Amino acid sequence: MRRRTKSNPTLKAILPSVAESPPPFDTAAWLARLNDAQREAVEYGADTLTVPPGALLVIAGAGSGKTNTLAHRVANLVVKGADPRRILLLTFSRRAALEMTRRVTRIAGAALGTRAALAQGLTWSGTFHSVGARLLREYADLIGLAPAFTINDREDSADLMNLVRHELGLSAKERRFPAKSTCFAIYSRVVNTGASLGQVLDKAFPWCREWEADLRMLFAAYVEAKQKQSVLDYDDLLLYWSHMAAEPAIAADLSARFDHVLVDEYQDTNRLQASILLALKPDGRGLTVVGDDAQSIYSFRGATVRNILDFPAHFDPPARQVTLERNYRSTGPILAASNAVIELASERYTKNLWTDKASAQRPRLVTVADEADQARYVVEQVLEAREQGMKLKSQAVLFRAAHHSAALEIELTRRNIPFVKFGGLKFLDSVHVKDVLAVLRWAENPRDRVAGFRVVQLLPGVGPATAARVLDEVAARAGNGEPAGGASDRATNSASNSASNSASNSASNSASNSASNSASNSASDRATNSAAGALAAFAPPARAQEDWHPFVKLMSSVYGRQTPWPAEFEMVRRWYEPHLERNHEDAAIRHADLLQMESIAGTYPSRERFLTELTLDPPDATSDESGVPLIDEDYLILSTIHSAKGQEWRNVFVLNGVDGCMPSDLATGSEQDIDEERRLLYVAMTRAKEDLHIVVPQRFYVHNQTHLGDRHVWASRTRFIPAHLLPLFDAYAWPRVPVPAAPTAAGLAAAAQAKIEIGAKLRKMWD
DNA sequence: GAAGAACGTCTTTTT
DNA sequence: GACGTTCTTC
Repeated sequence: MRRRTKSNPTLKAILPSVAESPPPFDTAAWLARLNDAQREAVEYGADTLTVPPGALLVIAGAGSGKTNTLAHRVANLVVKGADPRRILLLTFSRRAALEMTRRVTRIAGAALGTRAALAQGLTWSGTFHSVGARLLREYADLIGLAPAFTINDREDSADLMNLVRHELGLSAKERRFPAKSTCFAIYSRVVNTGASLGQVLDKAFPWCREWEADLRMLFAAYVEAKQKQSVLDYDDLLLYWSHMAAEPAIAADLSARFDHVLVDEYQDTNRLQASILLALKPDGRGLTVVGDDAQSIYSFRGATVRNILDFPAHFDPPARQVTLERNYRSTGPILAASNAVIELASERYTKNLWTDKASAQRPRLVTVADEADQARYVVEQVLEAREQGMKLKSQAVLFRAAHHSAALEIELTRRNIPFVKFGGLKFLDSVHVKDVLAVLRWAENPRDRVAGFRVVQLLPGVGPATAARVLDEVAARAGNGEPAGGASDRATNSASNSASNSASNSASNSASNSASNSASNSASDRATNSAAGALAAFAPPARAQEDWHPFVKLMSSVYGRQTPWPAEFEMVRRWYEPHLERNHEDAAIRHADLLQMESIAGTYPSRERFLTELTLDPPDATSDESGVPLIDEDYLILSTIHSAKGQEWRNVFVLNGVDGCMPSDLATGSEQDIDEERRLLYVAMTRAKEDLHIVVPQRFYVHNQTHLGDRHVWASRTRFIPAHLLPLFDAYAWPRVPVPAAPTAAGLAAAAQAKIEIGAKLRKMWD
């Protein structure tokens, strides 16, 4: 698996397109292209810019031009004189943020006739997490956080949880303690929902109920460990932000820097995110949220649809509400079927999507024998559509879980059809990538124990016990000569923070400072120097003797920033190469990955930015091994339904429309769970513009579900399309059984003749 | 104390 | 199939 380069093509795309002289634009004309509801959402309060208007909620149905409307609203604000640097635009993913920036730039640029300044201006656009990370670095000193903190992704967080778990002796219980990832999932859910541990266990993790006391202890120690190590996990980015925003001294400053706050995909935000917004804009002035309750599919991450439903009532007067109901995406029959599916939800919020796109083609409900036939059906249909001029890129295959596309991927590779897959396992999860990143993370933050633990054990002859000793030494020195203990460490923390206070404070006032933080931080320099010293002084075990010196040399160099970025990456990679070859059979393939990562590293201005952005926005696409598709190449889209959010294609295939997959049999616990699965199918269906195929394999392969091992199960059509909805679909079986033609006498004679001729030819070969 | 073999357990979706 | 734990050997 290889990843596609993400060297911000979107950013490059903005500049050339704006460089061409835009047609003269007249404001009335570009607003005239919107429908009434859209225009209302765009223009609401635009005349009272000096005093931002009260809160606005836009309920935007699937395909109702939501992104376009939001982009127009932002553009309109700018056109009317709002300062783009004082607009905060929160989106669900990095991809969405780039798209939004691109559109705003184009729309406002066309309206104003100038745009270079604009593209630079909309600087505060990104995900909650990335904006949070930026703000936290700026305010780090004020809230007792080391500005050079590193960010743990999900796996790093689970690893840290694991280290703590072992230290507390929880792994040695006579009954099996929950796995590290489960522990972390529980912790994360508590943080994101604001519920108590007991409630979360009851509701989502009933089988871990007996461990409540131990889990509480574990989480306390986990938090302590993170603080000691200056490490933040994803949830901390929101949690610190939220606490920061609640702190009166900072809150005023924080909310005063943004005149307008706009949030996309509001139905997928959680309690914590809502609290941040309310702290930023307590009276709702300047606040706009956009979303669709029917597309809420992230409750497993703590998202709650109550956020959007209760939004208007938070304010006095209540938020203005605008509903976009006209669908511009799908044909009538696709929309009719989608509406019918979502209408069966037990809790339903009224919204009537309509379209005037007529079509004779109903969505197809295709029954196939098994997953192999499912793959063949998709390939056949995809190729047929392409024959008729539909690019592969305009077609997508969607599925509930990443592994559902396995059979299809094999078939596509066999038939040489290029594809790119979104969602599922990430490039960053592979060991060799994590190894190299761990070196860099440890260099950035020597207290990061998870990173260090991983790095030291790369040396042959060093295992967990030696690694722990090394890290204790490093921690002792980096923590100013004291063994890292909770209270004393917090003290040194705040001491070192006040030392660098003035530097970072002035930095936070200038807009373009993000790279300077860690480099200019004398406290962290001191920490890294002593870490290097600790490594040099350490007496390694005999078996590691030979590799120790090169290792110390490398770490001193990266700690001391002796090699500028991105050359430093190359140095680390070269050091890593022998270890890669020693540990992996397929070193060559993995090596290519590292080279590719090296070229990506070069597109970031600093190590800190590289690490932060890679963690917060991991490359999300993997493609089939050989061809890394170039921007202008054609390829089929494979995507989890979750990753397909906000996108659309002309031709859409939904795999495994069977009970057990949709709904996933892991998610049938409660009525709410089932409704969320229903919304998932709704999201998948409403991605289609012209043609929609829901494929239903009758036999379904299940991996190790029970102790009985792998087996086939007989599946039935998803419960979300009950019999009475069938008339909305074009239901048939594939392959269509051909009526066998009766063999004719002449045909049989010809066949007999052929047999004879072949036999004769074979004999002749040896004449 | 490191490293490898053998065995048992669990397996969604993602910032 | 990945991961964690335990057992065995060096």
